[in-house]
Amino acid sequence: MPPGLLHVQIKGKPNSLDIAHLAGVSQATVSRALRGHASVNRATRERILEVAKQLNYKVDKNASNLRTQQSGTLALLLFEDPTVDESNINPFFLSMLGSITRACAQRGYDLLISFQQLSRDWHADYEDCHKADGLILLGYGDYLDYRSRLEALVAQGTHFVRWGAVLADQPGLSIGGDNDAGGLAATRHLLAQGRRRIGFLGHASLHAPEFLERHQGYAAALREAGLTPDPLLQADAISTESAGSEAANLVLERGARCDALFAASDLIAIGAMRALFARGLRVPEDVAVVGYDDIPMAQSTHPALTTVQQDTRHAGELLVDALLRMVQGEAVQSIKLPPRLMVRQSCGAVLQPARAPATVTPLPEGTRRTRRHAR
Amino acid sequence: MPPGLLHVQIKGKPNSLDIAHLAGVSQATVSRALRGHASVNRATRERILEVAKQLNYKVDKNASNLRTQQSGTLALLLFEDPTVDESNINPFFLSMLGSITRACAQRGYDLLISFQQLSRDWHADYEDCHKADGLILLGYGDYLDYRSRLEALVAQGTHFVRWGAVLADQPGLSIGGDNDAGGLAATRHLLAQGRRRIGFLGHASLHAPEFLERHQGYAAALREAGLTPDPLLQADAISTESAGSEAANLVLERGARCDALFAASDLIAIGAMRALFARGLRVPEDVAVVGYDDIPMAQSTHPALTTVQQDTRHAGELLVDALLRMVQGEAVQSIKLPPRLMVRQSCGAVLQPARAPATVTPLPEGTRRTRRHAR
DNA sequence: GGCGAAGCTGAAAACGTTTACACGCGCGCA
DNA sequence: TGCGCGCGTGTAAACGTTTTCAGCTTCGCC
Repeated sequence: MPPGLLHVQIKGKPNSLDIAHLAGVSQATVSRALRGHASVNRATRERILEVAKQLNYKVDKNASNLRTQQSGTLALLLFEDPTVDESNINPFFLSMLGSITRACAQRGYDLLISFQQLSRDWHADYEDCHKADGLILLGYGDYLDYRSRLEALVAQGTHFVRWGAVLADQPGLSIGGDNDAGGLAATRHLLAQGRRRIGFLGHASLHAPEFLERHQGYAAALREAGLTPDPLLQADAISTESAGSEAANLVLERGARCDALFAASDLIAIGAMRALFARGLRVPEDVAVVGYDDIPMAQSTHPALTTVQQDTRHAGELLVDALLRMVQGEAVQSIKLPPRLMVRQSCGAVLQPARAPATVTPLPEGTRRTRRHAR
Repeated sequence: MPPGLLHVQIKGKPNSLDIAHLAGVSQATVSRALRGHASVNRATRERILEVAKQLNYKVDKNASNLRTQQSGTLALLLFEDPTVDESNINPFFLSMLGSITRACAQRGYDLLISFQQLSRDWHADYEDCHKADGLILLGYGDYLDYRSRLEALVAQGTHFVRWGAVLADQPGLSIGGDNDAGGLAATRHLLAQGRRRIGFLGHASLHAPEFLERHQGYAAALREAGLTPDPLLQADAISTESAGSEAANLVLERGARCDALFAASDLIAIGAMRALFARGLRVPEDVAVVGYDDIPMAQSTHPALTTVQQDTRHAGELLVDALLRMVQGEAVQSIKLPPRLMVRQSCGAVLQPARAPATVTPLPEGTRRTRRHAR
């Protein structure tokens, strides 16, 4: 115990009353001083702060949250496809998680995270019991299954934002990439490389709205070029490598000619590339491949994966800001973020040898990228 | 409002008193019923539960935590090297984060996460203000800088566990991989492939204790083989790709012969491989490479990275269990987890073509692995 | 000198739980 | 009849804040 202070024995953790006694003021004044109320006299405030520091006093958040009826905390609910191996989370969502965590920290909020199976009861949990002021929903959402839950949330007045496809009639607020534009850009790019028999790997149904939108962009690009999507070249897949392998195999076994694959996610693309290699096919010479998300691994695959980047950093900040504004009662709009095509090698594009264009990942000069093509 | 119930108008969120009125009992009984006290009559309990459900009543965690003085929450503090690009977290720690989240959920605890710069004041935050019952510390710890903080935590009686090097005189509890054994296994393996001029990339100082331990294992393996570590073949690096590239370049520019590199982490190894490629060197033919951690990307590099796996899933469970036991006042021991060598292609090992041994990542048969070597 | 205003501070009432304690009731048993 | 004992329930006191309201100085100004 600090020696210079009055002889008051503190049992366990000090509370504001202890500080008050030691500083010779009332407990109310301690509270005011600590929260920076302008009304408390400067000398008094400093004395209080000094005592508080000496005793390592910290305001009890439970008490203060209880009183103020807010928690200074947001909750992140990460929904996983129940079929996915538990131990590996989709890297794209991990990246979102990182940026959300940072955005929260910057704004002085704590972040509670929780992995959810899409199954039960989650909608009630965090805000209702005052553990969080608002919810961030993350995951490839099964739109149909989801919908009733979202409606319940809205009806309850729960504050939440959702990462995912931005659909017109969706309950609540969504922020997501412009998947349509992404699919369009990716497919146009493949067409520009001279590919004509372009497959699509990933669910194209309302159960996976972002994949569906990517497929719509894909189909639109084909039509622009006077082509029609060939059902033989499409196969469903959730966002895992193994699903990607299976989907690619399915397409290849159908026997239809195929000179490119647009995968609805990078994991699918990577799985597909594995399957192509296993059949002795070359990427991009025989089949060009483009993915979606630009997960970190996309830079390290061989050949490096051309993909559609989603700016997770920006997205995280937008999600948090939107949610905080909702919590403060402001009206907020859904947002679509523009995607960005990252051209690497898997699409078969000829890259300028001298200086790579801005959208291409910078690599040390003379790296295997050019080497490979020169061979 | 549900029609069958007494006409009591509820303003905002219902509290236990509202439930009590509607169910015709005292508020205390409501509390007891909801927490499952055996003493409350079965019929009463069911009536209460029914009312609570109808009103979508949820216990206020702030109030209940305040009363019980515990939070049902753990806090995860992730320390980052301040020099690292903000947007990318070391994938190894992301994997730990995932397994810790899951372990918490399974045990009914919530998880608060927070990225910290090793800099200031963190030690006081979460448990002191009752937001969490205990802390999990994660990150390549700068031992020297760290130490005083850990001592302060111990002195304060804060409950915490730490992932990292398990050192004899460390304050508090640590759980970590057996880095010594990992370094030994990796280096022995390279020696068994006939490599003799083996470099080490990564800090070998007390500032990075896990790297230091890996280096010790490395040195021990060399000595076993009658060799001595050559200082020309060692270069410092923090755990990033760019640091790995720089370190590899540094070693190569010194001009000493080098036929293998053992990197203290996978990110370093991947960066080193980039640097090797950029100089026209082949992996593993010219320089074999082995990493550490087995991050997901290690399977997708080209050639696939041989590395030392740390079982993050198990580690996460151990961390959480240890922490919860501490919180409950039990005595807990530090633990070292055995590492596991994952042999892939970057080390130059000759893999059985027919059936891969158990420690090798299973890939679809006929994959590029064998293809490549057959070439 | 009186009066209002301004500047600080203290008393006390919430916030919504959990739980020790007391109480009432019905029953078995002496 | 009286006693003791369970069983179920209610009363009330915490838990540690924040904040309204009121009160006490002190001061400036007419």
